[in-house]
Amino acid sequence: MTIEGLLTAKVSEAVEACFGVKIEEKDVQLQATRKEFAGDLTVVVFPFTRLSRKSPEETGKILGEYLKEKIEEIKDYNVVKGFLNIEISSAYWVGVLNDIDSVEKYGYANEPSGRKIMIEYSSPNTNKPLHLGHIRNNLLGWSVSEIQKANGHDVMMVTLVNDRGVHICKSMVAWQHFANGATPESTGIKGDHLVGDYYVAFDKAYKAQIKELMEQGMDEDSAKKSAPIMVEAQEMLRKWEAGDPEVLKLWSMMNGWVLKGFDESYARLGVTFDKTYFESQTYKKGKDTVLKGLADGVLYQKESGSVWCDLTPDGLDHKLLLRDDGTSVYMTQDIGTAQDRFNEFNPDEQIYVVGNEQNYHFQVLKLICGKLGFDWADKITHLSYGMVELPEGKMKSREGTVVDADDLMDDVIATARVMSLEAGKLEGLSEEEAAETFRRVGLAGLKYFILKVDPQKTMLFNPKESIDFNGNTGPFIQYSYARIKSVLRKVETSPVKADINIAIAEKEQELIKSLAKLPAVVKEAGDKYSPAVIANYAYELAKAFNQFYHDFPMLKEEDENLRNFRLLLAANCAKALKSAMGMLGIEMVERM
RNA sequence: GGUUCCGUAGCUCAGCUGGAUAGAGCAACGCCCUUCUAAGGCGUGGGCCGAGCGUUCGAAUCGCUCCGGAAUCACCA
Repeated sequence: MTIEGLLTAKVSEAVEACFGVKIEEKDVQLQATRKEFAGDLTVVVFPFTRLSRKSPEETGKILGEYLKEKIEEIKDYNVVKGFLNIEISSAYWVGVLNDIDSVEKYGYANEPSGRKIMIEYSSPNTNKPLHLGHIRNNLLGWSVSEIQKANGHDVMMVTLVNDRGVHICKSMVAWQHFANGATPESTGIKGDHLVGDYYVAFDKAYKAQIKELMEQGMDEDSAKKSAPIMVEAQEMLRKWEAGDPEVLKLWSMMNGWVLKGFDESYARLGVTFDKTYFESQTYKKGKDTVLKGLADGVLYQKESGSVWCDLTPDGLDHKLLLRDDGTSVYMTQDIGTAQDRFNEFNPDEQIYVVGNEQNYHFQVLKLICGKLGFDWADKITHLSYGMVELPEGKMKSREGTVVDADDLMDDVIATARVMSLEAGKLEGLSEEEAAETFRRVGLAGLKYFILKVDPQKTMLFNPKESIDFNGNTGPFIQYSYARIKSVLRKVETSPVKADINIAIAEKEQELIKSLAKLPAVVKEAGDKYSPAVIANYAYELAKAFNQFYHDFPMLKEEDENLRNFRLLLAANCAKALKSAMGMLGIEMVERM
């Protein structure tokens, strides 16, 4: 049992014993003592003054005396205003350190929870390469998965590749017109980028045609509809749906290029999936369910034939589910795939990592699934995240103001190289080892920068300034870790369990307290689906370690017990940092 | 107009299930490398926590009303 748990229980016992009123344990407010006061944990006694009918100070003293008597780990207590500050003995904290040392992977639940979670993330379109927005999605999806695993849950990561539709046909049409048979092999261009180039080429040609038609006197709407290249793309989609062999051949060739490109980007980013769904295989799903809902009277049909769900009782609008021609829309597909997934895997929770521009979609998805009678509707969670904006505003792929994922990774790694060489680091490493270090450090900068922000918030990404290596950054945390490893390399044997009777300084005790927080932090991050909680913790710990490192020599300490204790403390900081950063998908380096 | 989200230092962000004097980093200005890695440490300056009202012993945190910003409300996905 943790000291917090023990204290909470004893406080509620004390209130009953001293004031004769029974209270719930959750009514006990326990918090870390502010550093300007003596003590480790603080009980807020204001709520009890009503029961004690005494002043806050008096009430605190009565409780403090009782607790000191009953709990041997309590060294002393003091009362400031309505706050009962409790000092825990050093021996207890040394014991905590030894406990942390004895577990293999600190921060990870040691028992499976039995809870099964399916998480869908990434879900790219196969018409253009990944950009900064996808990076936030991928990092969040991966990290949230790791955090859920750390909480003991059984996690399955999936992605749904958006590989069909008129937007896919656009690149195909443009490729036919302008590419002269160019392939990734013939051009040396990465497949997703090559296809993306033709997506842009389509838009350019389309705009030119609209302009031309308007100059001939056509109004804008008509011009948009009758531009030849658009007509061609729509015709191609019809052929695709009809199974035209030539179109399918071109489609699978170009999709193959893109998917190969994505695989490279995913590998560099360090994300994976347990299962990949393709929209081309799922886009018809959900239609039967919707028709059944229509038959059951949950949905209704308009005269023109389209099928709708009336959500006005829920304060929303009417939602289309089948078009006049009977084809599925996005919502219909999502109902179908959700149904399939719950049937096949029966997860306790299905998380969708999708940008906040789709909040409405998922709100509606849950509602409709509930109306259709699926009991798993409330197991759907939309992990909504904010857009990534650039200093010059929003990213617009058609205007070329996107930050490309591959370029960005190249940049951060190149920056890491320059910074490392400038600082004269990495002497004595082979070229390969150095390159691996640059890669890890650069990606740490990028990943940490994105993950440290609360997912819900719109974030600003300044490519020039944001990949910083000082302060609250990924490389700073890696650096703290590398320092610990450096010290540990210089001792002959690993530190053993610390002597419980050792006299430790306040700062050392602070550091152990920080260390001890990790499991609670992992739980909180899991509950909130927020890697930012982990990131901010890792920073706090790294910072606390650096202060410790600065003030407390380890190798030069003459007292053998003290030296051992400090080395053990450092080693376990390294362990905690590695766990925390691992949950963010950030790899540590032994020297930098 | 409806719904949802955001607003904290010059900038980027923590803190939000109510608690003590609101915290970091960056940027600026000082100090500290013959001492385990200076990608570091220490210090200085910088805040009507968007505004108001309410609940409370106590509000950045909870509620209501405004103001400002974003997203969305397609027979697109």
